[in-house]
Amino acid sequence: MATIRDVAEAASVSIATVSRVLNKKARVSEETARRVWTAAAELDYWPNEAARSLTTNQTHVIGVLLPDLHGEFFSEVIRGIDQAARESRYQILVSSSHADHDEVMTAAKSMQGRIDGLIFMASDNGLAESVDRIQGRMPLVLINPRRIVKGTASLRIGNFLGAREAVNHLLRLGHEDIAILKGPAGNIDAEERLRGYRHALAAADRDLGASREFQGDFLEPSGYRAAAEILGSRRRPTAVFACNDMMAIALISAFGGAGLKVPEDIAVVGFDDVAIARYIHPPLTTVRVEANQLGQRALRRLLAILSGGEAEGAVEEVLPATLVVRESCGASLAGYSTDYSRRKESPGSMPGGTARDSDPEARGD
Amino acid sequence: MATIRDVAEAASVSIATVSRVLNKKARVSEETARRVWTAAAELDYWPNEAARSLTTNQTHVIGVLLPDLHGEFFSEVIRGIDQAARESRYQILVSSSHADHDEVMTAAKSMQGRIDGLIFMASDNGLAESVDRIQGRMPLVLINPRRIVKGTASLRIGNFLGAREAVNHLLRLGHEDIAILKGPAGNIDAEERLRGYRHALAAADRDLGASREFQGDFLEPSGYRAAAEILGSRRRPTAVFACNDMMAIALISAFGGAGLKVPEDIAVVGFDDVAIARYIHPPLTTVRVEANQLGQRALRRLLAILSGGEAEGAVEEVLPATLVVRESCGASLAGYSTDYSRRKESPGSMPGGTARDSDPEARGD
DNA sequence: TTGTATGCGTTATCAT
DNA sequence: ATGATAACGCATACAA
Repeated sequence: MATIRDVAEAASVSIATVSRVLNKKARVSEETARRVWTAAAELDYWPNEAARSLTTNQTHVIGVLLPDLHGEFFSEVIRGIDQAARESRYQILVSSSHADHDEVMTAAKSMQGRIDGLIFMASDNGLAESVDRIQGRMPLVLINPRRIVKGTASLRIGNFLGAREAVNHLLRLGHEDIAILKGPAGNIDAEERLRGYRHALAAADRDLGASREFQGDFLEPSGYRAAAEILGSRRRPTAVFACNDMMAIALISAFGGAGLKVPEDIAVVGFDDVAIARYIHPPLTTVRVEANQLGQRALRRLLAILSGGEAEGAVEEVLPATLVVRESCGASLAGYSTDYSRRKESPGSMPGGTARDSDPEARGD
Repeated sequence: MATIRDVAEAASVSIATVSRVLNKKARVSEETARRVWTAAAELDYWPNEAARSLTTNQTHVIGVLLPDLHGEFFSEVIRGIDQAARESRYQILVSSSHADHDEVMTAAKSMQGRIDGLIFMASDNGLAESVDRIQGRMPLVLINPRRIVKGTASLRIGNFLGAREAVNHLLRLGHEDIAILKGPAGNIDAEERLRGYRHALAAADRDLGASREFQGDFLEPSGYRAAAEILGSRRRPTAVFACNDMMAIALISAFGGAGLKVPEDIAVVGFDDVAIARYIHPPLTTVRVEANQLGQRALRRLLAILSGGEAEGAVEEVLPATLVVRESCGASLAGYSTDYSRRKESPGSMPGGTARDSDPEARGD
């Protein structure tokens, strides 16, 4: 492959001049510039970006560290990051599926020198240590961290308020016996949604008997298993809050298979608002999470830090999770039930948490 | 940040020795090695990988160029690539959403020097030129190329056979009037699936009147629009082959909304076998595409080329698309209808194309 | 306006 | 076994 030296030789100039022309950094005579451009084209010269970033100290690449790419949520986050990156002509260096601290560290280390900053999704337990070790080496933005790290920017979903709103919706509809299908233990999203569920019930003076809490893991099969449990319990709940849509969809399918009608016999509400939520039967009432937005904002936040204009305050950002009423709870508010257009419901006209409700959304409430 | 020089100084050795110790490349005395390790730990030294790759000429990073990350198919491909990459301690540099040739080239150029090879998904038209210009600069693997490029490895989906099998399934069930809901024009997958549909009908001496072909774009709303068209046509088809699952799901939902029963009144078959295909009502009969496998294999293929052990022959690989019979066509073969476990059906026991049917799968048949 | 020379942080080739 | 030192490919401060 041709190097800058080859181009210089072909254009009969020094490598410094070639660099100047290609980067448009300094004034070069029309004539020599032309010679350089044609020589570069002739040789099909592509600058070596690794060498480039060695001197300039910047790469135009953002690192992305994720626990796993599985599920629509993660892929939407990545997509959001990538979209925002493209707008600013950045690329993303991705590494995912990291189970423990050591794996995260080796991944982060092998990004050293090839990224300008890092977006780190440390939603599971035990990754706080990784954050501490990365922190300070490079600009860092956290997505869904378990705890706030002083001085580190972070973005997260308003899980608590969203879950609370979903359960409140069921309560308003008159449900007295509301079960929850939980997410995997140790997962911060699952925990926050559980907390929202409990909070809503407690506020309504409802019983918090453990028998109304069923264990799931965010995957469809656990929804099926839970459905069997729920149907087998002596006092069948009249409504179930599933901690994500995939489990909710499995529930509905299983209930249907058992001869139960949703929402007449049992109501189901989900969480996430995945793409197919509105296309299943009945259309799923759920809590919308803007995963794509989460990714976009995380990247823009990082870019803001890179340009040095990052304010110290308000380092934590909460993206609202808003209730989307469809038909799986039997309350088809006028105007929503027939809306099949994707992502078009006006969020402003809907009840639900917003980023401004910062107090109740605080962790460890 | 500490450099190799700082470590050398702290350990009272030369930078050469530090490099030797850290890379375990040459024999170093036990004593000095220990000193180097502790110094490196003390200073929390992370080697600059950009500088490293400048001399070693390899990065342990694979570039991934995609048209867009949208949809489950793309995200599964990426996930497959990433999974396989992780196994070999590689990372992936991603850039997506490239509309035209110029965008692809700038993206590829800014990867120069920071990747060992490139996986390029050039499924849309007009990207052949990009391939030619990248080809030769770096090891390259194509996913779903529109045409075969001599000497370039490529992987693709057996769209033709998969579609043909889906339509044959409908024919075997006795359907006489089978419509197709097409994918976006210019998309190679859509075109191949259409070709399979036409081929199956022609082989069965069926009429190929254009009125039985409805235009879609792989997105849900187009499924809804098509449903209205289909219901409005004077002779309603008894079955519809939708070119992907999202449109099939929208069809089923719309048909249900119009009072039609699937499969009793109208049969629907999809393509992709997305995660929720088995959870909708009725469970969707579809053609399974192993997007994840496609990604994994693409990466392994690239790694094989990198290690130099790539045979010249058999540069094109076709991944089979296999029919998965559920209930949306009314033919619930024993053993399949109640299978809710994810990705567990044995592919061997199912009809459908395989990679060995290389002849009929050939393009431009 | 252009060229020379130094440095970026490594690895690798020589010596010693 | 270890230490100088020359690349790697580029950007840039300084000279001319």
